[in-house]
Amino acid sequence: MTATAQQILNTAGQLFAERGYELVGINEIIEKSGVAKATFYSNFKSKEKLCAEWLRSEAGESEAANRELLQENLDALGKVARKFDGLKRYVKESGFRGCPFSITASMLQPSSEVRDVIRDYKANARSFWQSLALELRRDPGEARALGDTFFLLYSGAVMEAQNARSTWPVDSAKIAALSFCGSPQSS
Amino acid sequence: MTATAQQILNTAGQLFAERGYELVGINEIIEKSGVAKATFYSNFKSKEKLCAEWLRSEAGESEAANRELLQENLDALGKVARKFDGLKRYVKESGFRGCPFSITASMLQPSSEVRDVIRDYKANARSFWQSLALELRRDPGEARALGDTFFLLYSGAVMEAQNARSTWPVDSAKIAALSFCGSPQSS
DNA sequence: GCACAAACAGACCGGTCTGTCTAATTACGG
DNA sequence: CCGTAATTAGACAGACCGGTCTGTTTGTGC
Repeated sequence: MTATAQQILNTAGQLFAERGYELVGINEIIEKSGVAKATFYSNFKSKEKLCAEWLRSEAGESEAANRELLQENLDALGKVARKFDGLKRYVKESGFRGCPFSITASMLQPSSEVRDVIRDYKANARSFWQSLALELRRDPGEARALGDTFFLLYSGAVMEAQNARSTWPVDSAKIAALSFCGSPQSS
Repeated sequence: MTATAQQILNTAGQLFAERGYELVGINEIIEKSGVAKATFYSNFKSKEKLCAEWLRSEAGESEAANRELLQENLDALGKVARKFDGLKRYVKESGFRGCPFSITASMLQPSSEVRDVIRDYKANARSFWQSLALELRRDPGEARALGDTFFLLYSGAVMEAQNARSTWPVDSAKIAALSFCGSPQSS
C-alpha cells in the first residue's frame, strides 16, 4: 500500500468513524486528504472497497489489541475489567459514534463485501470473550455461556453509550460482567 | 390523522424498518403507498417529520406493550422471560433489521427532532427494566444495577441478533438475565 | 347541480452523489 | 535529458435526492 493510499485511508477512516459511511462523500474525502479524485480512483476501485479496507484495518487493530490483552500477566477478571476500562476511555473521546462495524452494517444493502468483514470481526470479538471465560469456568458449557454474556454486555454498553452520550452504560456493564462471575469489583 | 396519512405512515414505516431512513427515498414511499407527491407533502411537512412521526408511533406501541406486560399476573422472572421471548419472535420475522431507534440515530446529523424521540424511547425502555428489577430486589441500589443489566443485555441481544442474523444472542441474553436474577450479589 | 376540498400525475428545481475522463504538470530512474 | 508513471484540477455524465408547483380529476355535502 502506497503512502498516498494510506493517507486516503486514514482520512476516510476518521470521517467514517465520525459521521458514518453514508454521510461522508468521496468529494470530502479527497479534499480533506489533499488528493485528486483520479488519484483516489487509481488507489481504490470504489467507495465501498475503501470502506471494506477501512474496516479490515480497524478489525486488525482490534484483534491485535485483544491478543495482546489475553497474553498479559493478569488474571481473567482483571482482563475483563481492562477491556471495559478501555471502552470507557474510547467513549469519552470526542466524536465517539458507536461500533463502526454495527453502524456501517446498518447502512448497507443486504449483500456486500463489507458485510463479510463485519461478520468476521464480530466472530473474532465473540471468541475473545470466550477465551476470557475459559479462564474463569472449567465447564465448557458454562464458559460458553459466560463468554456470550460478556460479549452481549459489551455490545449493549457500546450501543447505549452512543445513544445516551454517556459512560454510564459502560460502568454498569462492567459491574454486571464482573459480578456475574461472582467476584468483587475492582477499580 | 386521516386515513391517507395513516397509509403513508404504514408504508414508510415498513420501508424504514427494512432498509433504514437514509436508504429510502420520498419517491419510493409515495409510489409504494399509491399516493401523489403533493398529497404526501400536504400530510407531512418533510421527510424528517415523517420519520419522527413513525418513531413516535413505534415508541407508543412499545410503551403500551411494556405497560401491559408489567400489569400481567406473573412474577417478575416470568415477565423478563416473556420480554426476551417476544424479541426472539420478532427477530425470526423476515426483514428484522435491529432496533429502529438505534439504527435511525446512527444515520442522523447531531441535532434533530428525531433524536429527542429516540432519547425518550430509550429512557422509557430503561425504566421498564428498572420496574422489573424493583420487583426482584429490595435494595434500591441493587435494583437499579439489575435493571441496567437487563437493559444492556437486551440491547446487546438486539444488536448482535441483527449482525449474526441469528437468534442465539437472544437465547444467551435471556439465560444470562434469568440466571442473574437467581444469584443476587450480596453486599 | 354546484362549490369546495382533497387527491391526482408528473414536470420541474437546485442540489448532491459516485464515478469517468481529459489534459496539464510533476517526479524521477536510466 | 528523456520517457514513463504518478498526480494534478476540474469538467462532465448520469442518476437520484427532497421539495415545489401547476393543472386536472374526483368525491362529498348542501
